[in-house]
Amino acid sequence: MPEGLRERTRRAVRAELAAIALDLFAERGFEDTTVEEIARAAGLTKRSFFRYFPAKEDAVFEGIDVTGDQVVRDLLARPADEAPWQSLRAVLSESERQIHASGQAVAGLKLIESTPSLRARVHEKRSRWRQQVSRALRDRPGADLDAFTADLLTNAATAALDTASQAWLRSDGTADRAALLDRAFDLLQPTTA
Amino acid sequence: MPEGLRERTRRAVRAELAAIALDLFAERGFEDTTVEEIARAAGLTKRSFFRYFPAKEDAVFEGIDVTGDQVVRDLLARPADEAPWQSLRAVLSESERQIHASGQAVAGLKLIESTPSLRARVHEKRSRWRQQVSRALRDRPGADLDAFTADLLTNAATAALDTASQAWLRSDGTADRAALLDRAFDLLQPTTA
DNA sequence: AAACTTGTGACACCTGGTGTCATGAAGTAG
DNA sequence: CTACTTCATGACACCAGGTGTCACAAGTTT
Repeated sequence: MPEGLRERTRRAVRAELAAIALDLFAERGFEDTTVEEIARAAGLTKRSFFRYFPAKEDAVFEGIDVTGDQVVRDLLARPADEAPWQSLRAVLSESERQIHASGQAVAGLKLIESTPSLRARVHEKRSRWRQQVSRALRDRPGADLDAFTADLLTNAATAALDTASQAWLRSDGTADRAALLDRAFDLLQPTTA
Repeated sequence: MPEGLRERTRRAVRAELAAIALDLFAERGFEDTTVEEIARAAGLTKRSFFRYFPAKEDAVFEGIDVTGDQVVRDLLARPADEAPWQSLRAVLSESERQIHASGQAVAGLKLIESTPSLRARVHEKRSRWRQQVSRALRDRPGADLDAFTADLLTNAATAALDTASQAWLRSDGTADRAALLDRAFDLLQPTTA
């Protein structure tokens, strides 16, 4: 049972809905675009939009969403003897690279940065995966971390991420994202490990 | 012209509105309490509630709000030769202490922690003062910081704050907040300064 | 083809939030 | 004390994001 027509159409509709939404947001701004307009532009009803996305904001994160599960999986795949900080660096560098690769995403990132409710959404998602990541750090074979240190490392990693992101935006997207992230991770390297 | 009756009543109503709101939130939860209910419980209209608070969420932050201005002012008052990281530590320790002092605030903190939309609000406020703080760090007499480093220090400081807060909540509010914060700042001390 | 499941439109409804207007009270002259 | 201005309030209408419900039309299975 490979994949029914239903799931395929569902994903297709979902993707198109997101694309249309992003276009409209870019054109008229996030707040000034109603869900009704998006839905009608896609030939659907408002009600149906909400069957594809739980909220208007979620349409923006279609291609950008870095799930906690993904990060955790990558983290557990790192060599067991690697210092936690280096593992975090490697994993987050990779997921950054991945997001940044899809040209579509860059427009999304700028939109997010300039829209308060979207930034809030980012933080919400992030605080969810911070828990998972912190746990994952402690669950690594041979790891000897207390909860406090694991949280601290995780929070510091997101600080590095944020700093790199801010610098990148300040450069209008011209700076080398990977290099910025590396610099942040270097400077912040905790004294523990 | 010391202070008109108008301003006094306004502040009194505002405070009482916040208190009533906090009670109702504690009782029925934030989402399940409508603005209408709060307003009626205070003998006002929904419309009038919004003349005191721009949004439902803001009623929660009455006593807790650490303004960016406050932090900046404290920061500039630190000795000029103190390392930025130490200044941040001192200022944030103090503001933490201040919030924690008011017994009323603790209920608010727990409510915030358990309500997504409130947590989002916190992050929103924080990202606003991070800009200010980062600027303030660079504006200190004799400071020689590039924007990147200033952002990094600021972000790292909030990481420390978050970590201490998480640990404190994990201990059900029994741990020594100041000690936790100190430990976080020690471990995170950046290699630069 | 019949029976079942799932996506859809239509419609009603709730809640947060804003614009507007009339009214009455607080503050200020004369 | 009276007249004039200013401001907070209630009342009402309105918008947008979300959710519940139901009937119907697809897609799916036997």
